[in-house]
Amino acid sequence: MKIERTDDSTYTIPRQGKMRVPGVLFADGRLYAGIDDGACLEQLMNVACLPGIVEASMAMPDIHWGYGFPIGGVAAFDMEEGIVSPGGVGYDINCGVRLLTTGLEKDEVQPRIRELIDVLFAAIPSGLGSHHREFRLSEKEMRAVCERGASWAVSKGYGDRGDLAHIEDLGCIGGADFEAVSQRAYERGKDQLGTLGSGNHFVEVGYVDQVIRKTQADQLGLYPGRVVVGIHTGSRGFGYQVCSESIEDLMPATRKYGISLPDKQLVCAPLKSPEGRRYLGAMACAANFAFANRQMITHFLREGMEAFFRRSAGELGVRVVYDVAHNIAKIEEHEVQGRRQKLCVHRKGATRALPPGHPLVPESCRNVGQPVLIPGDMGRYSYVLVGAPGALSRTFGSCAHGAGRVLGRNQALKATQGRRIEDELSRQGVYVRAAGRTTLREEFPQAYKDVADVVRVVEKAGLALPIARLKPIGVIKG
DNA sequence: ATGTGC
Repeated sequence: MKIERTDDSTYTIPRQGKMRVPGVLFADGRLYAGIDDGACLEQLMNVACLPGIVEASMAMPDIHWGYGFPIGGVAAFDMEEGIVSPGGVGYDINCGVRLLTTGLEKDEVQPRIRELIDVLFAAIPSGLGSHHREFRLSEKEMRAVCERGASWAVSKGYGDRGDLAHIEDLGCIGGADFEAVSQRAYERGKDQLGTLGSGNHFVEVGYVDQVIRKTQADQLGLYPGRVVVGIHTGSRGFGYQVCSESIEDLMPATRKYGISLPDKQLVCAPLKSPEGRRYLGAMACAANFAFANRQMITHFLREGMEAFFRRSAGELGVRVVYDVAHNIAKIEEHEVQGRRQKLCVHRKGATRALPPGHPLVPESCRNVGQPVLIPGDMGRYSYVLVGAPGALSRTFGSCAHGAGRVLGRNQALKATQGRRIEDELSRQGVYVRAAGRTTLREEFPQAYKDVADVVRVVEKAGLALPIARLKPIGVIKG
């Protein structure tokens, strides 16, 4: 494989073999050296072979191996000639991150963090197969969740109207087709709305540890020492079911439309085909379910905090900074070689990033740019950035989404045999509660890259601008 | 990621 260093934040894999476009990897020397497994770069090249791909197959600095497409991948396809692929979105459709600010200071929360986390752990169902005992969606309600997303939750009293303006696409993407959702997916999802799930999903209570750009941080409500809450989850078993059924559904389509694939996991269908439309319609349902899920969790969090601190909602001031998807395919318009073009942008482990002034950035922060949320690992820190003009000109308005794994789950389990991660984290000032027995070992901090390295690259590449660094004090894991 | 696996 040929790969060239283009500049201080970019590597290029020139067209070779069946590649229709080059591969572009955003990384500097240090990060590139950390990619010891070439398999994810091969996946990057495989994506470049798909019909209708525009400009390049791209990967963010947090790239690692995924199903078919690499995680950290961005690929845009022409609406006429292009395809849509479930592997380009991932199993957890609209997995994403929401960040909340509060009116609380670190000093008043830290001494009581254990009790607070225990209260929140009881309020938010967590872990593999987590569900609600009583709350259950009828089929009619499930349809409404799929078609309306976060606004369904708000209309039922879960949260405030004002939350919606601070969610990507106002918490609802278009094109939802409930007829494309199976009975089995409904059955699996009906009691899972407002649950966390497992693996790398979390609710994290932390504080603003470092302000990097004060004007923008002030405008986002990120003041030094201010308590914040991060929520990372997606569409649970519902999205998983939609994805796995769609892969089955699209298998024959690949051959039917004469698409040759370098890897079976890249199963796809033309965007114009009935099969492609069906996937997009079902995917939108799962994406909207995930927006509603994060909205419900926000509500449970507010309720739990109000009871715990014995303060009113107004006094606590829990506000949504932003909610961004990082596993999704969306129809967007972008400028390609000087011309506006409608594209299907796949972001798999990549967030949207829009620069200051863009009409889709919420009015309250339009002059600073769309908040880009990049969580790190449980022990170190996370970053809040805002989109920069380079994202629109280079990556179809996309940026990195996290630290990226350096150890797979099994490797992490081996590396931590006999260790008590909760005790290690507690000594570092982070109180953790987890539902699963092995989750903390799978997710221990050193299983991930240092997210500061990822942030350095996206800043150098002009994709986003760091605004603040957040540190955790209490974490709920699944 | 996932009621984890043909």
